[in-house]
Amino acid sequence: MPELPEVECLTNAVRATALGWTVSDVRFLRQDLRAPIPTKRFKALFTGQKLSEISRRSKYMLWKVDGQGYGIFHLGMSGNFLMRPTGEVQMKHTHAVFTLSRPRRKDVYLHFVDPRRFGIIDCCTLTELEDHKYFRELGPEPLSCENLADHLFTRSRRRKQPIKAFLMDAKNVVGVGNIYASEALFRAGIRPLKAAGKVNTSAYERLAQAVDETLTAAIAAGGTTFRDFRNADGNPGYFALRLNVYDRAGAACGQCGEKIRQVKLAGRSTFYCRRCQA
DNA sequence: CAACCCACCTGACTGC
DNA sequence: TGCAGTCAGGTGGGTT
Repeated sequence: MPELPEVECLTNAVRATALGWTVSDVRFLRQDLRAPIPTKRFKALFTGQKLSEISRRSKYMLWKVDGQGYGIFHLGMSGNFLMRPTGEVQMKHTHAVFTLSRPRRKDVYLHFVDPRRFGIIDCCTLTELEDHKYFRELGPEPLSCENLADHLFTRSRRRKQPIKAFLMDAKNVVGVGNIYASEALFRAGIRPLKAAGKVNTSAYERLAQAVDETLTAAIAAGGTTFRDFRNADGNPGYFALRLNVYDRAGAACGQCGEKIRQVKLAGRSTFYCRRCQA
């Protein structure tokens, strides 16, 4: 259930529960997701160790053990962590169960669930992280980048790729998935099909601003979704976020009343308003 | 290199 | 009720 805002909210929820707790048991119910899970290495790294940091980079969640290394989690299209009072497997597509312990407290169980299995569970040492193949080519974080507009403008010169595909490429900027790409481009008034290299500086200023606002609003919305995370069935959805164009083909644009268009772009459904986006 | 296409999976939904 | 076809929030790898 993951673009950047969902991973951010889930990371915050996991941190609130797991930080400072000891991973007393690691159980894998299969050996591979999108890639093989280094099950032995993961267990050796985490079993009996205290979680010292829970963070997000791009759409990855990281669990740190001081002096040891990181657990790396990606949720793919359908992944999620569920917090449960039992380690008993309750869902069909549960692939890993982590037992968290703390003195004089009841154990808590984190269930990694992912029906489509596009997710990733991996681990590495502290020094391996920055050169890890999933991380070494990543672009900047959109919510903490000093000057995203300049960065995108510079990188996009002479590129004929549609701006939407350019925006969704994590080498340029991380975390903007298919929904928020359409939403941010609407907010910035830029057509998704326009060549990235033809988008000018002022349009990139608007786009950087739009990405920030869209992701920030979604995080706020996701926060409400995840508030009762411990009891929830783990199905966040997007109900709290008002989408302007995504999945609204044929409906009236909220700004001008024009019919929202849908096109396929680089294999992904793309939504925009012909009148509001030049 | 840049741009595209595909595969990897299950499940939900549509139309016959 | 069933069955085939389509689509889904991601991304790495292979091909032009």
